[in-house]
Amino acid sequence: MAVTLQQIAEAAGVSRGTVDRAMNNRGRINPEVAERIRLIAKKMGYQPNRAGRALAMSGRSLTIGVIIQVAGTPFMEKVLEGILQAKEEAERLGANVLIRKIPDMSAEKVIAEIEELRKGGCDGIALMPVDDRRLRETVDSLAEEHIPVVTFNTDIEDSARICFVGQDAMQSGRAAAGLMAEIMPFGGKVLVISGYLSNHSNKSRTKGFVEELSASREDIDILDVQYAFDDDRIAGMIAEEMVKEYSDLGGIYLTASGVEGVCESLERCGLSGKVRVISNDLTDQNIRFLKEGKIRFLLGQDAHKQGYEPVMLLFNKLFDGKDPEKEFMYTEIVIKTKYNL
Amino acid sequence: MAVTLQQIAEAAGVSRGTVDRAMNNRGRINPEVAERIRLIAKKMGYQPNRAGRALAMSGRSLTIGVIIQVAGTPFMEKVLEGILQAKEEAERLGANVLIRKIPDMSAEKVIAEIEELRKGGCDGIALMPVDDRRLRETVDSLAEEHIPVVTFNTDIEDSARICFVGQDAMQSGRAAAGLMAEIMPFGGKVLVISGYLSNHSNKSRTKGFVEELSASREDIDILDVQYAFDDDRIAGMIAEEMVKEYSDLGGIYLTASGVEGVCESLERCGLSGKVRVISNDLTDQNIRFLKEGKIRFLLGQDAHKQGYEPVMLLFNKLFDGKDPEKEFMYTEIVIKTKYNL
DNA sequence: TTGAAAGCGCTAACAA
DNA sequence: TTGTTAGCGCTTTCAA
Repeated sequence: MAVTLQQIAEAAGVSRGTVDRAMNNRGRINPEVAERIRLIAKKMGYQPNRAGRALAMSGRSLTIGVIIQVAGTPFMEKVLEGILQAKEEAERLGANVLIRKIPDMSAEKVIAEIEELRKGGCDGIALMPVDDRRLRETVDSLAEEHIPVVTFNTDIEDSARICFVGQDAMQSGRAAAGLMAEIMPFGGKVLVISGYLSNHSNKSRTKGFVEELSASREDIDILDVQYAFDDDRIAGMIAEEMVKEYSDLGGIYLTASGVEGVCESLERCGLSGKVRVISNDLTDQNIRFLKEGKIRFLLGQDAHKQGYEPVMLLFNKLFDGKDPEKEFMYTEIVIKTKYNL
Repeated sequence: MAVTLQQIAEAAGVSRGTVDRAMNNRGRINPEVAERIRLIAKKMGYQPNRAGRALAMSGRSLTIGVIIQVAGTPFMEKVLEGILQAKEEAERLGANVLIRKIPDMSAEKVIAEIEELRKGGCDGIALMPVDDRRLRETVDSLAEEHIPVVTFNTDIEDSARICFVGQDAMQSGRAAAGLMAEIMPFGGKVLVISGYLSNHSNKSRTKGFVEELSASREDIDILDVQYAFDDDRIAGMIAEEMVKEYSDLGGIYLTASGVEGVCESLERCGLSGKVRVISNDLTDQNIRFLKEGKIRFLLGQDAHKQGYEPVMLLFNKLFDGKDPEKEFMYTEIVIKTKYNL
């Protein structure tokens, strides 16, 4: 049986309440006594009993807010599942988890939600942000009020959030390059289609891909990086132009959306399955293309973890006072073929 | 706030004790009353409070035994980490988790450990078994005593274990075939080196690989499946023989151990990195070879999950009465290149 | 077949 | 500054 507050109280010749004050730095206690009690507790190997604490604190409102985009993509569904699992676990231990779904992640909307939560007496916030100066300032102001913030999927760099849970985008690009290098014949040409130049994650993936592929396969010619603004039509046009221009185009890497447009163009040109397509994100559509052989490899993220961990990190911080181990919690880079979906 | 037993009791006009008896099928209750109470509870959306239950049950000894091989491989280390995480979670809720490490998994040793645990009043057992008739009988006898058993990593087929947590070996073989198909040139020759013919997992991987590769790449010639008995020397000899015999040998798939022998042979023949090697298991050595480009792809298992889930499945069964959702809990087939280790 | 009550480890309000 | 006590939701024993 584990050591209890009562046992420590007896060993120290004081009351439970005093031990509680010592162990939780609640003040109203003689510092020397507190020190002595903590020493005894340590010697006895005291570990607070979660069930007891949870029970005693139930009714009190340790509230964690989560701001998330509703978009019904399978990725977001999985993120949501992770959030819900964490919510269940945390609520079983007496916490409250409020999930605020908003239709789009404009900085204004997110900030508005944050203010709502702050007014509602929220103790910690997890959010999937956009990189925006005002948002950064809001997060910093939360930190000043000792409301911890965890970002997930997308980070707000150099903000006071206590942790970011998401993918190492640069490494994801490198991994894609490694796969492309495996399947490209000698001297082939490769096209990169990105989303937005301004998007940090797109940029990192592109950089990782280009750097790694140039380094590992000098024989391969990487054509210009094109931007399709997550638009299938534009992506399709780019692909079509390029295959016409370069009849020996052998591979296309997409850092973001636009896969459908690309696949349709290739189909039209009779090159479907011939030009090697590697893409990101485990969307339903991408998975379908993967199954059909139109995409060779799909790089994914651990969506569940991106939902689960932020809530749990906040819970551990608020409930047990435990800080996250690192500022960045990178989720695994998942490689999918049609065989391990 | 969540619904409590007390609230249900009030709603039903009975006492807490009666509600408890109804909800947990403890008997000593009028069946009709019980039914009525359960209905009310369901309507009110009752969810038992874990903290309360844990607290009330603390002191009682819900004990879970885990039998595991000590072998200090990184895989087993991760399995152990998973076990330890589950142990911590379960013990926070008042359970006891006993981990019995044994140096080898001979059926006798495992059975002896099981008997020890059984005598010690263990309430559930997780083990990583060998497929053995006597062991199967032991597991079945445990089931008769209502001691649930979960197998992990390796299964005891057709035994009374309530769940198996591990890999779908056949699918793992198929996934390897898919990768081989991606990187093999037209008309190449592929060699399969397996471990033991009698090993179920080796057999399934081989079957999955051969079936899938023959189906998807009719141009590829799959040479005989050779058995190396997890011996590097034998595996090396096989590889050497084969590259001498077939100068156009393009790929080798290893279902089990022997990678080092194969890589050395290829090195000697000046074919290192040229003959495409795909192998299983994320051992330190394999990872090194992967980094060095001697292995193209490594197929892995979710080791952490294989340790974590068995304990949690038993805990949920014993603590909440919740049975595992399925008889087989397949862990993900992980594809690793040097970029996503 | 049912109700009443003690107690699990902890927190927090109140009393001293 | 310290002690005492009620109570969180549940299980379990004893009494009715």
